[in-house]
Parts: sequence; C-alpha cells; structure tokens
Amino acid sequence: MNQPKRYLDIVLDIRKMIQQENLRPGDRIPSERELAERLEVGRSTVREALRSLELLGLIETRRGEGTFLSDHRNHRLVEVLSTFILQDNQSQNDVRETRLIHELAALKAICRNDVSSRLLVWDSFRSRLAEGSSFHREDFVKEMMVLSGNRLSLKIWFLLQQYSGKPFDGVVTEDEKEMINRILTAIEQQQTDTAIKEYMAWCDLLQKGRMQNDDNS
Amino acid sequence: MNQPKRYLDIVLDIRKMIQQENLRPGDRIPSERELAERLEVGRSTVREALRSLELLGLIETRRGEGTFLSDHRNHRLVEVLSTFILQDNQSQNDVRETRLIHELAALKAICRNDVSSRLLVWDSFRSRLAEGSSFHREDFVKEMMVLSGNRLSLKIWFLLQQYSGKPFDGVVTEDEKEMINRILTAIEQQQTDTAIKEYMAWCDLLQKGRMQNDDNS
DNA sequence: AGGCATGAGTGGTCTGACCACATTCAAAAA
DNA sequence: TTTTTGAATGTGGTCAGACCACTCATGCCT
Repeated sequence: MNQPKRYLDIVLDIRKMIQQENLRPGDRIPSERELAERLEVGRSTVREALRSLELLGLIETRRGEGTFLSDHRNHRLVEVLSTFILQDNQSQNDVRETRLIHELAALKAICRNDVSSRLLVWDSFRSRLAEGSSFHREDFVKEMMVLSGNRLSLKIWFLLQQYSGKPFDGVVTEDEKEMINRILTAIEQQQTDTAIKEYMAWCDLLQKGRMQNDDNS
Repeated sequence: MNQPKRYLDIVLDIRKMIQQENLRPGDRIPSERELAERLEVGRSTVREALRSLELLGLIETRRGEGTFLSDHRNHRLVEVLSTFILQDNQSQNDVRETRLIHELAALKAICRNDVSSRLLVWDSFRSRLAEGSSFHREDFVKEMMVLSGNRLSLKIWFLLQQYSGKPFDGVVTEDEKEMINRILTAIEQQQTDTAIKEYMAWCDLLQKGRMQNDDNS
C-alpha cells in the first residue's frame, strides 16, 4: 500500500490555510519552520510542497523575508516552466487558442450587457486615444476581461496569458490605436460581430509583429 | 552574485539530461542519490526539483523502484491550478457560464473544421438516434469537446463540468433526441450559428429540468 | 521445482546544522 | 539631539546523515 504522498497533503493544507485566513496576493504566508510545526511534518516536506507551488508561480519566496502569495506580476518563473511543459507546438497553440476563446467570450458578454455601467472605463481609453497618450495593451485587454463580469473566466485568462509568453507586452502603436478605436465603437453600438472581427484583426497584427521579433532575435 | 534557486537549475539539468540521453516516457531516470552526486548538490535539493516535476505530472515516482518519465502530454498543470482557481469561486453561475464558453467554442471549431475525418463519430450518435437506442448526455458533449482538437480546452471543460454538479448527468430523453438531431445536422452543414442556437436551446432545456428536480427534492 | 529469507537499492521523511540575506533596534558616534 | 553602526533575530537555501517502507533479485532451504 502506497500511502498518499505527504507533500501533496501539504499542498492542500496550504491551500486551505490561504482560504481560511483569506490571504490575498502579496500577503505573507507562515514561515517554513512554523508551517512544519503547525502541520506536524518535517521542514523538508514543507519545502517540497512550497517548491512545487513556486514552480507553478503560485507563491514567491524571498530569502531573508519569507514566502508570499504571488501577485501575478512575475512571469519569469512561469516562462521557465512553459518551456518545459509547452514544448510542442500543439500545446502552445492550444494555450493561444484557449486564451482567445475567453477573450472573445468576454467581448460578447460586454456587447450584450448594459452600456451605462462600463462607459466610464472605456472613456478612459477613448480619451487616451484622442489625446495621443499611450497605454499598455495588457491593460486594455485585462479591463475587457474584468468588464465581462465572469471572474472565473478572468482568472483562467490571466493564467493563460502568463503561460503564452506576454502576448500583449508593450504599448500600443499608432496603427493599433486606429483598430482599438474601431473595437470600442463596435462595443458601444453593441455590434458583437464587428467587435469580434476587429478584435481578431488586432490579434493577427500582434501575432505577426511577434513573429518578426522572433526572426530578428 | 550567488544565484539562488538552485533547484530551478536542477529542473533544467534534468530536462537537459532527458534530451541528451534521449529518454522516453516510461523510462527510468537516475536515482535521487545518483543525481545528487552527478550534479554535485544535496539530495534534498534534487528532491525539491523532482517533487515540482511530479506535481506537474511530468515524472512519476514509485517507492522502492525509482523515478520514471511520464508522458509530457499528460501534464497535470490544469488540475493543480484549478484547485487554486476554483477555491473561492462559489459563484456557480461563473462556472456554468465558463463551461458554456468552452462548449460553444468547441462547437465553432468543429463547424469550421473539415467534416470528413470526424464523420464516423457523429454517425455513431446518429445511428443511435435513428434506431431508438439511448446514450448519456455527457458522452455526447465530451465527444464534442474532444473533436474540437483543443486538448487544453478539453481539460478545462472537464474540470468545470465536475465542479458544476453533473450538468449532463443521465441519458437523453425523446425530446432531446430531436434537438440533438438538429445540432448534428447543423454541424454537418457547417451552419455555425444554427448549431450554437440549437445547442443553447438544449442547455436551457436541461437547466429547466434541473431546476424542477431541485424543487422536488 | 517451488517457496522463502535476506540484502541491496530506492523513494519518503525527519533532524540538525550551517550559510546568505533582510529586518529590527539598541548602542555608539556624530 | 540626530545619525550611523552593528549585533541579534528570523527567514529561506542547502547539505549531510539517519531512519523507515517498499521493491526486486539473489540464493538458500524445503
């Protein structure tokens, strides 16, 4: 009889602890020594669980300070991991496709919803487009995901976005501003199909730019 | 100066070792003690790396036997992350919505793809519809997700389906057979919008039946 | 030939000991 | 007084050694 691996229990225990104490990203979790004592296991076992979670990008450890819930801002570790898991093209393509699935669903949801509540946020981007100032692509897409109202979809999207290698890294160019303007217009007029079409056109543009970058490097 | 996170290097070293020695899924990798000696690190450090890979489903350990490579395509990344994503999401509505997002995306993908290769599978359901025999709802939807070709989406869907309380439990009724027939027809004729409309009608029917069940109990 | 005991090898776990680093705070210096 | 210094403390990172539980192969005994 193989008894279940202890470190797996620790993973679940830590998850439960996070839930019970309502810890949020950036918060500190108990030290390894304290966890070992509380859970009545050796420190090495606790470490095996923590290392696993760290490789997943769920926690972040800083020597001399402690262990913290990852605030989802560091994609570094995740990238190392994705080179391991997502080696084959099929997997990479799946991640990209699935991410797009959630984005388009969010777009649909926004177009279907009431306009009034979200007007303020879009106006923020609109004005930035008008006055020529710039913004990060990721901020725009993330706002879109938030406005969809589906928090689960937002969470899944955020992870996929991390694992697909900064697809929206950087600030928008002049050409893109034009496209985003059209997307916003379509959303405001609740023309779902147009919005989706324009959005996919934007994604294609980004994809091409990304491939050119890869060639250069 | 000192690069912390030695176990991360071990992860990469192991990956390199796998590539160099051309190890395939099922093969045995060196023991923890041998790895520690070869890589000139402590055994606990090796173990931290191995536990991380095990949590992801990249390797499999059997006490008394050794550590073996598992098929990288069966990685458990999604499962592990789900325990953290779904932990606080008590919003059953989000789960249902997100599941539907993936189902509709699969439906779209199937309609977009070439029909010929997957005709056999649909014919299986078709004939069962024709000859009056029945089948489980879940089998039908799962086949649909598989045929979408996106394995990641399939994995996410499977988890969501588990978390949303057996939405497709049971066998199809006579009324539903009619609807499924229309769905299949729309798919074969690659009429995406019709297929989606019919599918959502079916889902609505299931939802209503479920609510009635809840009232009875 | 078949069954059984033994030992070597392996992963699973714990302990204790260092190290490197960050923070804190009281003592020393300005 | 204010500023600087440095020792104390707590943290993660690593290592070595020791057991335990388990598997498997060897070879011995019946």
